[in-house]
Amino acid sequence: MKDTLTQFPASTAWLLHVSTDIVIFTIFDDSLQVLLRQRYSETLKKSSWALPGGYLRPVEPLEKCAIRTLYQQTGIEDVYHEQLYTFGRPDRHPKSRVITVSYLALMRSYKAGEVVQSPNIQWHGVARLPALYLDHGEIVKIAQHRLVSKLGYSTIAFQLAPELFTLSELQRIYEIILGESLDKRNFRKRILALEHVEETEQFRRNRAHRPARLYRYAGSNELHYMK
Amino acid sequence: MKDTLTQFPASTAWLLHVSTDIVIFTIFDDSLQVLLRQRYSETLKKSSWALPGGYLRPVEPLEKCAIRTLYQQTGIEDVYHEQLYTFGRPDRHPKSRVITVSYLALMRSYKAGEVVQSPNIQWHGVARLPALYLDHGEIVKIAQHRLVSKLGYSTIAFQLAPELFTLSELQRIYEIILGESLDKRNFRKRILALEHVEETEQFRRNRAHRPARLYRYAGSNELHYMK
DNA sequence: TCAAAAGTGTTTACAATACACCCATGA
DNA sequence: TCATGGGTGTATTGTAAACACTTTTGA
Repeated sequence: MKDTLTQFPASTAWLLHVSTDIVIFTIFDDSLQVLLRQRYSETLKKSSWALPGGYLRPVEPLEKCAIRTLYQQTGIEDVYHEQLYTFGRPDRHPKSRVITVSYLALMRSYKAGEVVQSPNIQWHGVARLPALYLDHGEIVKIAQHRLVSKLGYSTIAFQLAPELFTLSELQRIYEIILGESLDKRNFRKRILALEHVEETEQFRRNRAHRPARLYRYAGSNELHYMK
Repeated sequence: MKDTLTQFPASTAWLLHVSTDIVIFTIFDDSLQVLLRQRYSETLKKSSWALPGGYLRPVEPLEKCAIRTLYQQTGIEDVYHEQLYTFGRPDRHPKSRVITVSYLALMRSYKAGEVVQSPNIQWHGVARLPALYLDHGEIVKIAQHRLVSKLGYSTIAFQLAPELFTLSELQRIYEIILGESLDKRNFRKRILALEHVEETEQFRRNRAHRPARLYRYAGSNELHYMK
């Protein structure tokens, strides 16, 4: 029963890397999209698609690292995010030991177009992703699972909607994430029963049909939980 | 937009420690208990109570590290556990950078007595904990919060019960964790409606009252989720 | 026979679901 | 005037909550 925390034995100073990886989702083209960057691995001698992310700096909170690397690599800032899970299998990286703390982030759909896409930075529909770098495919799956769960008991979906949105647009967000269609009347009832959902006097006029009323979510960027 | 993941720059090889800490709960004395160890900190020049845990070895999965350090420090093995959250504030340790991956574990009540307690290893009621080492108090709070949530939608409580238990004993587990009393009839209805809960033909005879039927949870050590 | 916990059903309230038609608009 | 999505209400079902008395035992 050795007390290992009271010392910093030499055995703990081996080369160890801590990184963050961020799974950032948005919705367009009627599907859930994740932002990936293409990178060339010297070790694997090939390019592959990976999550935005990078190494933790000596004096930097984990969360800051996730946000910083996302910004550096994609220009994205000010998005909702939360810690997801930490991956640390010794063999997850072929060359050295890399522990990665993953984050889930959501980008409002209308901003997704502002992301400067290039051959190396692209949105990908989660339904058919290429093989991803290391265990990044697994990380995306876990993020997607978290998102689906949280739809059921929190206001996380509002983080994907613009400031003003119609209820049909919001419903579409739910349907795409859940992969099933929802009843329009029941959906509206449920959403309008939520706190922080405010009706506005503005309407969206889309083509040839009745204009849709715009709503606002006034719950700031924090999640709220039901019940 | 620098691709930091393709290299291992020298800046990432600074002295960095990764540890695991494990919040292991059990129930006795009508309250939720957490196992703590007392340790003397050279830096702080004082002893304080801390969670079981220690440094990650070069080739060791995170989960193994949590289990190993728990075993080394307390002799406990074979308990339910899950990853909780990763803490990495740069200032959380006064001397060096320590990222800790925390775990939540549960020990069946009847085994809690088998833990060899000493002046340095003791169960503490969560209701009145001493000041804990670093941010361990915060970790315990988050673990407790996770446990309370999971009571509502999973079979996690069975991990605290013995192989054979009465419904009153199980109810008491729920009540202690939730901090509120539950209706006996509704509780029994809810539990008996669960899959994997099996009635046995055995009874527990306790003092002067009707013997209580014993039940078994046949869902192995995995959690099951409701709905 | 008494104290103490085990065991047992029904009613009520609320939430989730199913379901179909009229409205306002631009082309 | 027609095609298109916007907007609305009620009945039904299922689930959660409230609630009190009888049973069995050991002392």
